[in-house]
Amino acid sequence: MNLKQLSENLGLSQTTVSRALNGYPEVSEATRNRVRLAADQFGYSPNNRAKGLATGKALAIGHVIPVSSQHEVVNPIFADFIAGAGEIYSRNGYEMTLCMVDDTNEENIYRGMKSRRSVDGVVVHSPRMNDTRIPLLNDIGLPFVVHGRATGTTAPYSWLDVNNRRAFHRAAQFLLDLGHRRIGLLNGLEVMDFAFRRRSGFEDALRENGLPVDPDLMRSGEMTENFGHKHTRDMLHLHHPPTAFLASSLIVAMGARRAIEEAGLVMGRDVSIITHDDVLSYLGNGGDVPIFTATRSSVREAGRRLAEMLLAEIACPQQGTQSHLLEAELMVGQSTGPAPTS
Amino acid sequence: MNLKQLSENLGLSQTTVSRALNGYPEVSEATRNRVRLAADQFGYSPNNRAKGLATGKALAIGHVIPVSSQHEVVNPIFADFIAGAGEIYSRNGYEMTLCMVDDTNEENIYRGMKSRRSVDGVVVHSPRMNDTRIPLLNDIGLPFVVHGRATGTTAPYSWLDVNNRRAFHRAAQFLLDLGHRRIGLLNGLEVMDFAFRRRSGFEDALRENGLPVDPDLMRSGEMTENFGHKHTRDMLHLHHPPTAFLASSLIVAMGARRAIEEAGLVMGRDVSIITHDDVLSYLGNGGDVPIFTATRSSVREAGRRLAEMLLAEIACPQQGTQSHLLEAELMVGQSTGPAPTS
DNA sequence: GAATCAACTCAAAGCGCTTTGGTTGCCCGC
DNA sequence: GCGGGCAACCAAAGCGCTTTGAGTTGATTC
Repeated sequence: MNLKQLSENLGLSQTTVSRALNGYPEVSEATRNRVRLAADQFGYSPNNRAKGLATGKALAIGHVIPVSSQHEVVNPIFADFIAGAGEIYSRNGYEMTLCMVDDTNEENIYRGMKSRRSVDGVVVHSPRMNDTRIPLLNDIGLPFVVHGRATGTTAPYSWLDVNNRRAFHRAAQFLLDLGHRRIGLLNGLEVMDFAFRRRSGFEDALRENGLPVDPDLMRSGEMTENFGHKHTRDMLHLHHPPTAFLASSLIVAMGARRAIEEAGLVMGRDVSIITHDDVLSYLGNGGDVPIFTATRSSVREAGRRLAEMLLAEIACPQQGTQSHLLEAELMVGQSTGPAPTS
Repeated sequence: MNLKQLSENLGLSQTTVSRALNGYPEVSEATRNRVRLAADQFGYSPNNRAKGLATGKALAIGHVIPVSSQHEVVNPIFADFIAGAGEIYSRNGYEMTLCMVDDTNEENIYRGMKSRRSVDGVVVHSPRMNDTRIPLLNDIGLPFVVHGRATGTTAPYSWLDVNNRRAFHRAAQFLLDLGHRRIGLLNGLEVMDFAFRRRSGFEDALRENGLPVDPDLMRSGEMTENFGHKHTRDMLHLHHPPTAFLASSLIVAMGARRAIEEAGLVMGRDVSIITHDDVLSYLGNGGDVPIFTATRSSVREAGRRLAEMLLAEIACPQQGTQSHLLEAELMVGQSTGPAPTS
């Protein structure tokens, strides 16, 4: 069923039917209702491609996911983020176009999206420091919002981010207040902007408390369970092992817990852990009392907010850039306790 | 830059330029090269919407992800599956359209996709038993491939699945061979077809060995870490606790391990675990020697295969349904050992 | 009774592409 | 020298929608 058939069925012109369905005022309410009813009845809904062609809008948002051939890790927060964003899109009549792309030709993808008009805007995921995508997109003229920020980028751009620096500063301070003096950091890859910020929040807290910043206690890598396990084990074998750890995700923290237990230690008594918790739906952090003490910020909610920002930007392109900083909440759980007196 | 501008630039007609770029034979090689060069130089790539309109194809595949408002869990295997499928799509010039949809109006979504021609085919995720989506899609006439199967569905349909029944049969037999006589099952939601099959493979193995099927030892639920933890703890508190567990995912197994360690037991010595491992990129199961003994099947590879099947189906709609059964591999790791003699 | 106006409705152009059904010019064989 | 065949190219229609500019009513005013 297309517009032509529908209008013939109704004995109206395509113009009138189109206007009736799109809420234009030059159509009487009686006609509009008649049209709506018929559309419902015949299961008519307009062909998005044609609509896009005619209006010049694509009615779709692109999410470009870099899937590097070297580090094959698909970011696990991705599913939840998308779920949040998707809610907003479908509520506003937008589709979501996903693009898994080898990060070597990411530039071509963006240019292609622009020139073939397949999307009205894009979300930039996992920004790195000095991320080249931002000037590129500004240059191309494709509306975008960044999930995170990119230290070192001078051009203005819209972003939504968690206050990673403050979250890790706060978490470190919490451990320091409990008497911990040697704290291990299990950070994400530090080319990633969020990891850089977390580290700097951590370091600031140490310095403010007159403690040295020990490179041996700061590890960074792909945020897997193995990473958490390996480096926690390593650090626990140091001459002066840390009494607490700061982990960058629940999965890393689970690896850390495994190493702690393997070493015959008890988490929360012998060794404390604080982790960042993205509130992934399949990875609940315990029930009422969290297992891990955590800095917590829902990535799904971030997806929703960011989608709203992007749609607003597309609707009024001249309004200038927007930014939104979410604060993480510190949830005290069972994984932290006073530093052991030895 | 659009086709018209490009052709004017070249002093050729739109027809010729279009044919040159799409590899039609009625164009001389010299002209074709000239056109290709110019297209590259001007960064021309055809507007997908227009192409779709003209050809009647959407050049896009839809993935409909049911995001139920009740159980808010986004399936964690989803990101990796999508990554695999996405590789194939982009290699073939297809886009991927994602649709997060409340499962109450899933039917409307499919009908809408068909009538607005926004996709050429869809992937059906997480099929349940007697899944109504399959007759619906057959009825609508939208090409589709199911990731999994739907017991109880009589109409033919294309699918790709892991041999879940055999995997769990095999895993159970492995534990039985090690002398375990009481085995706990930590299964997914049993309205899901894969969970149903896993359970039946498990039960068959018990029966074949003359063992009773004890409902107390079979738990089913959303596959979270908490689920694994809670039910493992419960079962370990039974009068005759199991000496081994079969878990439905690494995340569940990690919860089980936590419960085992909390109980002061040692995994692989006091209590054995076998889990299914979907080879999620961020959840490696240890290094060379797996931590968990696991039935293993890459969901990313499944995504690739399924995407290929779907594209083939779209290319030749009359070829009939296809199906593909992947066998899981049993990887022996450190989480299994002989049943303790008590 | 003509002119004005508001309230509707419509035909047709145009979005950027593919594809049908040509046309043109050249070469070959009889 | 002429018709047929062929390679190379083109004009125009059409995909399903929106939107512009132009009617067509019927009621109201002078």
